[in-house]
Amino acid sequence: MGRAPCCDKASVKKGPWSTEEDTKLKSYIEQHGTGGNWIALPQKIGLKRCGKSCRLRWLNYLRPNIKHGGFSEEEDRIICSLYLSIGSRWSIIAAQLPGRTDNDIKNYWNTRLKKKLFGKQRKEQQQQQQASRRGNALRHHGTVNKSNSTIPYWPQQQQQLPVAPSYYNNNNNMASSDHINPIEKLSKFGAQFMDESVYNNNANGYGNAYYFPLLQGQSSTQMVDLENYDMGFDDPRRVLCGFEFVYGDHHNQIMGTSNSHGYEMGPLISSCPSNYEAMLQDLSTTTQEYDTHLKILDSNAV
DNA sequence: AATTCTGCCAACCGCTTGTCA
DNA sequence: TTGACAAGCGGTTGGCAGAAT
Repeated sequence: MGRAPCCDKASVKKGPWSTEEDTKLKSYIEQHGTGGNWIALPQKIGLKRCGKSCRLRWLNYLRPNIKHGGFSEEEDRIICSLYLSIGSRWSIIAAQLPGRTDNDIKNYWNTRLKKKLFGKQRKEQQQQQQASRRGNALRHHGTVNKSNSTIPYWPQQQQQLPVAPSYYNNNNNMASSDHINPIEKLSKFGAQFMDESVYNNNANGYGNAYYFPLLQGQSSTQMVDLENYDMGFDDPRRVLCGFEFVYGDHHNQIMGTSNSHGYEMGPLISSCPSNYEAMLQDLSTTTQEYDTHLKILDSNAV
């Protein structure tokens, strides 16, 4: 037996919205808000639309300050980085791009950005292959061109990576040899984790920092910083380890390099009383295992 | 000029998650 | 603790417009 429909499909209009419908919905919401009940909204306004449809229309099109099209290079870069880190969680990606909707980003990714990137990656691989063929002769004359330093959106190995375990991934079916679950690992060392929603409710202005496993009872500025342990921002190993990333001043404050908000890593260490060093060692082992994995992939690819 | 193909994107569908009684 | 309901979310679809043949 399927789920009960959210509305009477027979009496509800579907398809593109007319200007009249848009005007009705927009002016009502601007004057009265949604009233916290989308299902009841269309009836109040006299629209023959499903509540879900109204919500979508408002969020994706009518809401103020919505941008359509014309994605900048910077936005491309952010989308790519986040996609690499967290996958197709469009709402989270959209939250990092003011004025963009999850639907817009999803469409943009599926129709253009994906092709653009894969095309770019293929092109670079071809160039590398050509360059390596020419390599000996060029080296012989001391004229190897180092100018092709464009940083790809993601590393060459990205497509070959094993499925990344995620903080959010509830899939418990993975073989234990596939990866080391960071949550289990941290728990082993005595850490407890704050639910993401709890963290969001407690967030005190650090809007970008939604994705961290937090030690229960800690503030948002006392986050765990394991994913950056011996890893660069774009290093896929941090995904393999299952940690999300920190950036900007979060990273600095956590790493203690600038300490701009007056916090250091002390709370983390004291909250993982068993053996912080052992935990880092464990993660180090994970990255070494992954390095080996990459080398095997590389040698197979040759 | 007519037809077919392709890319784009708004909107829908249905599953998951959150909330509340 | 449980069940019902609403909201949130991501995958998919369908129609339109422009390009290609």
